[in-house]
Amino acid sequence: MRIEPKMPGRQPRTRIQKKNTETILEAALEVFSQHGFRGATLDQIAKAAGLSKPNLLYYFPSKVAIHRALIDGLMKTWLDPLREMKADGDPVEEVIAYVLRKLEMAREFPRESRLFANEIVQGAPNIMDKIEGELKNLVEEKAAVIEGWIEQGQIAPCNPYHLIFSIWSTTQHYADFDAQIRGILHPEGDAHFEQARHHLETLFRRMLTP
Amino acid sequence: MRIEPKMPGRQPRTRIQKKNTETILEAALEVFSQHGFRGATLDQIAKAAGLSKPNLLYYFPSKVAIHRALIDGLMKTWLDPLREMKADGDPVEEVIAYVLRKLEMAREFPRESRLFANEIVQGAPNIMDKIEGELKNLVEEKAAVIEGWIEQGQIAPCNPYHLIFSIWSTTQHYADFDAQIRGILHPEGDAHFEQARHHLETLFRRMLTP
DNA sequence: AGCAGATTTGACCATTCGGTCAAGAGAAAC
DNA sequence: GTTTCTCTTGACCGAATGGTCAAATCTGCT
Repeated sequence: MRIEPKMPGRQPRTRIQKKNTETILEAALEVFSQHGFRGATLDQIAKAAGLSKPNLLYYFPSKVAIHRALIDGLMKTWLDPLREMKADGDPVEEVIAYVLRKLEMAREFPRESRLFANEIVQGAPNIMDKIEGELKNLVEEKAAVIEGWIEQGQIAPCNPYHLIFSIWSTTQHYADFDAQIRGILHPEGDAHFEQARHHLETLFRRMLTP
Repeated sequence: MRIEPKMPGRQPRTRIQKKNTETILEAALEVFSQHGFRGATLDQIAKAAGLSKPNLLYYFPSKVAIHRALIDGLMKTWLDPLREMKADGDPVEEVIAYVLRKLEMAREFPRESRLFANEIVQGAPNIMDKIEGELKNLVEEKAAVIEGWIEQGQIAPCNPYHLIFSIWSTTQHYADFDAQIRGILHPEGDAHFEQARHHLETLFRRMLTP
């Protein structure tokens, strides 16, 4: 006699569970990133996943649970590039490398970027706790590192927080505003990313070189 | 005998029509910018406007018509700061002035910024014609101006298109990602805009000064 | 005042949406 | 093969949503 919900515990137990939860999250990423939380429907996600709607709800208790699981799973990946920026090593090169990693993520994971963008533009109702926790802590830590570089004259003076904001905005722009950029440049595939790479490297190198 | 829809023609004829269409568009801006097109409901807009739902649909034939009217009315305002960037005058100062105008708009009209952001993140389904028309033309025109400045050695070499993208992204970031920024900085009111002003001026001045 | 057209809305409708349920189909342990 | 648990889904439900309509009210004009 079981009182527990149908899908046991938190982690997938069987091979089928593992496969289907992954399929659902992949489909949910596709749909949520394209239409936002409110604009996405369970039917769309179910169709994209090749499953029936009740079957989705066998693996996740609700629409918001799917969304939350997605964001939880993606948050780490999203913050890792900043984590990799180390206090040792050449300061300018560390920042530039961060910029390029972030740009690479915009190219490789545009759906993930748009998922967060959708969420934040609408006031971050479901991730404010993570922003004020994990993210804020990491940013403060790295801002302190940058501040240290400035004090030692290793990079030109600037506001570390706003520097980070500028890096986020310029790089994620290529994912979040992809439609606009393509409407203006009409690039073939990802051809414009090479230009973006060069442009952003120049921008931040000129900004930071003492 | 009238075959025309109830609300005659395109332009408001009476004082009441003028007042109510304005009230509706103001309310729609509030709601659409906060929830996106799909996430916004006619009931929300009606409530925000202080009108009944059928009354909205007396002035506008449908939800999409309200959205379209909003965007049409805002597009000009949105592009004007770039239009004001003139080929004569000091190049670096012209670009900096554009950056600061754009940042000022992010502070004064964050709802408008988020309205466009919502639309573009989701693939710009309703404004792609304007992006590929009006916007593209303007950008190409101004990119040529910047190119001219570079050839004359008045600003440091860079890709004019990507320079414009960087200006858009860094400035609009303060409106579109306001929730994230506030979650990290916890500023009092708009205090952080002064920092942003200084930061972006520095960023683009270092980028462009030959 | 009285008329014509403009404005407003309560009631209603069809569709869509998130979510439930009970019953059936599979897999696996014995 | 039987039992037990896992997995799947067609049918259904209540709420929300975009939109309609006819009737009622208001406004401006003569």
